[in-house]
Amino acid sequence: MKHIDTVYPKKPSPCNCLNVRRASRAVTDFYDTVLKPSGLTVAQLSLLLNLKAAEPATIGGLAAVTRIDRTTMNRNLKPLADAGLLTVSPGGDSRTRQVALTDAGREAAAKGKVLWREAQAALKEYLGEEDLARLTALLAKLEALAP
Amino acid sequence: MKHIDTVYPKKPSPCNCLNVRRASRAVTDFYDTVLKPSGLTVAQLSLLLNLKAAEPATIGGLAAVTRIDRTTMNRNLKPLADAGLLTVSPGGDSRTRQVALTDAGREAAAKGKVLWREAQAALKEYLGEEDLARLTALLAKLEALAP
DNA sequence: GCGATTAACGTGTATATGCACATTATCTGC
DNA sequence: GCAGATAATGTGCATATACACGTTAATCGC
Repeated sequence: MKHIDTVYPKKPSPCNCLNVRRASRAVTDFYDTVLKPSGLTVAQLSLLLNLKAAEPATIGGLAAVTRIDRTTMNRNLKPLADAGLLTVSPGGDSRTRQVALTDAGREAAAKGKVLWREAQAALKEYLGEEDLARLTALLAKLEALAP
Repeated sequence: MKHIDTVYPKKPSPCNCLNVRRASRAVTDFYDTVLKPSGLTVAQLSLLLNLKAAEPATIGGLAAVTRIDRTTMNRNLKPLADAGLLTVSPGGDSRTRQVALTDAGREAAAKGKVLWREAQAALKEYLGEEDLARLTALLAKLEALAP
């Protein structure tokens, strides 16, 4: 039997949603591959960098700046805490938790950022500056679809 | 304390990857909301419709046409099989499995498609035909990033 | 036709995502 | 200052995603 790609050739999907989802997977894969040596996924690096900028932050606060669901953020913190890159401790307000980077976390974020810049540059080269700007504008508009 | 959105106002992310990921979540959420009455997510509806077009298909074949990882497809079939919308049975080749729609699956897909058309139309209206075409082209190029 | 290769699939593990519901603590109006 | 509203978090459940590894069966080279 021939290779499966020759039997099922790629063709554009009529569904705009699937197109965005597939692009998201592809771009995520691309960034994750570039970031691989850092041991971080692009989602994790983003979390660390956002934390660095917002530190010390609450879980809800981090969720808000990253625009990720609060409960998702809650769980996404776990592997990073387990890896010793951040700490989650009781906040001043007894309802809140304080999330803070560790030294290891700061270091990992710095190393990741170097690789991230490579990925950014590669994507810019790939799309061209103009198309990248158009894409960014369109994505922003799409994001506004969500309430 | 003020509402959290006033403390952490939205601002564009410098990371192209995150922008795509967020847009993906937003558009998925939008489609899923429209599809809600059908009881299907956009990913599930897509699976059913692709299956309808490719029936009878193997798991790998379905994965290829939908451009989803084979093992992901394997697991995504489970809830739909549990809901009685499709069946997974041994294929002619003893290595393969045959995936087929049930009558309930065909019906669910048809109902879902009506709602899906609404979502498609709404998005087209929201972005405008021209921008939608631009977006589609850009997303296709992004998807080509993945090997 | 036999051994090596390849194809198709399943599963363990891990991350990511978000809804519904519950808990606890602060705050607000009176 | 107490009752009700609100805020911040945690958890159960379900889906989606994919890598690494293992299994089984067909295929290919000779």
